[in-house]
Amino acid sequence: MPDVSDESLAQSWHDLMGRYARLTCRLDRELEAAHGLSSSEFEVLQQLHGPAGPGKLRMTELGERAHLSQSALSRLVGRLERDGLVRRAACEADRRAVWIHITDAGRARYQEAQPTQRAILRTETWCAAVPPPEEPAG
Amino acid sequence: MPDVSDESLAQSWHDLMGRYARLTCRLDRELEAAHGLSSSEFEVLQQLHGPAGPGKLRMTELGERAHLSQSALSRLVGRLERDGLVRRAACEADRRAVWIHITDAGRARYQEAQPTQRAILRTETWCAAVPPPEEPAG
DNA sequence: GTGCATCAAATGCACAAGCATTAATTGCTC
DNA sequence: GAGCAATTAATGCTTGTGCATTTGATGCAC
Repeated sequence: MPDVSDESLAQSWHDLMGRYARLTCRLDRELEAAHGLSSSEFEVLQQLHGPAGPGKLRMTELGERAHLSQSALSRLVGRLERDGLVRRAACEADRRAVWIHITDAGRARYQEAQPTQRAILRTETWCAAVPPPEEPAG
Repeated sequence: MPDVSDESLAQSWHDLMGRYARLTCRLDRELEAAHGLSSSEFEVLQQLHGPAGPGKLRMTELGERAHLSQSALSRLVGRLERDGLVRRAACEADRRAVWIHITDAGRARYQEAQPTQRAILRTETWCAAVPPPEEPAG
């Protein structure tokens, strides 16, 4: 007989799957339609754009920050590079590694897409912390 | 300049992505290795096994409950059927629809896999509600 | 009855992801 | 220095997914 807390945990997980599926689906669809980016690509650009400061990161670090597997990231960066949004550059310190630089076009695309992503996060109910989506003032 | 609450929302979403990625990855790997099921297949069997009572559900209903798209579900059910875990049956009331029945083998597989899944949900930190994973008594 | 919009499910096609492997580089030991 | 395990990233192969389309059934208007 299953533990009660196990069952409520399973329920929480099921709910999380639902929220995640709905949100990712909307993000993928709308970011793709409006800016030609998948949600993963957006996340990668976000990591490069923001906290990194110099706008460059090595593959491994980038993979951890964007929660992507090594092979998924390798191909994703390939696509971003093909589209001119990032650039691969040799790493002098460790020649096995590669620096991924965000390009001007990449920054522009990210800045253009950011409001779209933020708006979806605001208007889709996916997290208890999200305030009621529509609160017509007054 | 971005709204502060937007940024914290983006941070929450990023965290959710991380938790989701880690957990799904572990579930997929361990359920696959131990029971030959992906996490989505497990979820589908769970929906058929549990709340449905009679152990049958129509595709559309099943897709909503398991958070799967129509085409993903169609093929997933195809795989489960090939493996003898579910059975498709004509729906007399609406001949466009299809009943998906869980088979005895399907129930057995689910019951065998459930403890594996529950254990992962318990031991992986993915949600504030999860108690500290390892609490060596005393 | 005919005609037509709607809906359920399956499928062709293109693309993304995971696993396993490979190639190149590094750091460590001797 | 030579030898070797560990690490970084890319890639071949197979599998799963989404989008768009197709097939077949339903319900409604006429």
